[in-house]
Amino acid sequence: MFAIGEASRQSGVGIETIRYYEREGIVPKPERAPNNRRMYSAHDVGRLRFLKKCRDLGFPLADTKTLLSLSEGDGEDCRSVKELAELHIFNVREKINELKRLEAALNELTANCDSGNVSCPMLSKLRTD
Amino acid sequence: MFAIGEASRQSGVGIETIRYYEREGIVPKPERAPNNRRMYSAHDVGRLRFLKKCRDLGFPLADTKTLLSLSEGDGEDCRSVKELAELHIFNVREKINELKRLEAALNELTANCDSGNVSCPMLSKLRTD
DNA sequence: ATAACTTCTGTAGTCGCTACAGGATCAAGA
DNA sequence: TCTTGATCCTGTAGCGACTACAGAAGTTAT
Repeated sequence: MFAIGEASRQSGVGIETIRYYEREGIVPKPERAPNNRRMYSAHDVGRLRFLKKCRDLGFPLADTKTLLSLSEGDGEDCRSVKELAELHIFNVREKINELKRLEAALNELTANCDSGNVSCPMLSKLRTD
Repeated sequence: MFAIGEASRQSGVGIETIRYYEREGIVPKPERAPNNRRMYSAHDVGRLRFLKKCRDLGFPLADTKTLLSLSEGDGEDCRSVKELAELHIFNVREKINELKRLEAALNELTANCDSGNVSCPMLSKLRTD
């Protein structure tokens, strides 16, 4: 059994974040030592690692919670997992496209910024209707 | 002079957002009609449109505020504008790259999801150390 | 006169943490 | 044994940029 600091180190999830997950019901309340400190089993730490990986993949916390319960439930519902993941991939692709549009627009706006104009070409473009 | 609803319609900035900008000191406090309602001039509306464009380009609100004062100050500091914009473009590119990494990782994780496995391949990958 | 719309102020919620404050407890060295 | 420093506890507030109310007051249209 590990104290919260050790669980944090082993899982990569910050101490404050672990306590936050507990408050939000993402992870079950851990055992407490007689001195009231949280004690985590290897299984608990594994769960935190699982959460970390999901978050690093960009899944929203709510999805992460769902994935965790799918992972720990009996009979892994692979179809549900796939649906969740594909929706997420879709969202990621949309964000990429939006950012690419942004990048292009910004490039265009700043294109004439070096030509020693009197008034800033980017600002004047931002001011036009 | 326009009431806040009309200013919102003409600028594309939501009513609540306009009031928020005022609270935060992004825009100056507008005149008030005798009935205490905010009244916006065409110039005020133009400023809101400027803000909207900056936000649509993904500039943080703080940068947007800076751009606005650069735009309204005397002597447009084109160099400052350019620096701000290029830093922003850099950040956008970084985000794109991170999302692409995410997308690739997600694609790999879900690749084997259809082969009728007994246990979900994505979940088991998420569980391994 | 009545209904429906708009605006006002002030506050709280969103997401996922992160950073305190103020106190208790523990481990290790002198 | 004492002290120092690390770790832990609870509870609360802050981040960014809005968004969504509640409850009241004023305006416009029928």
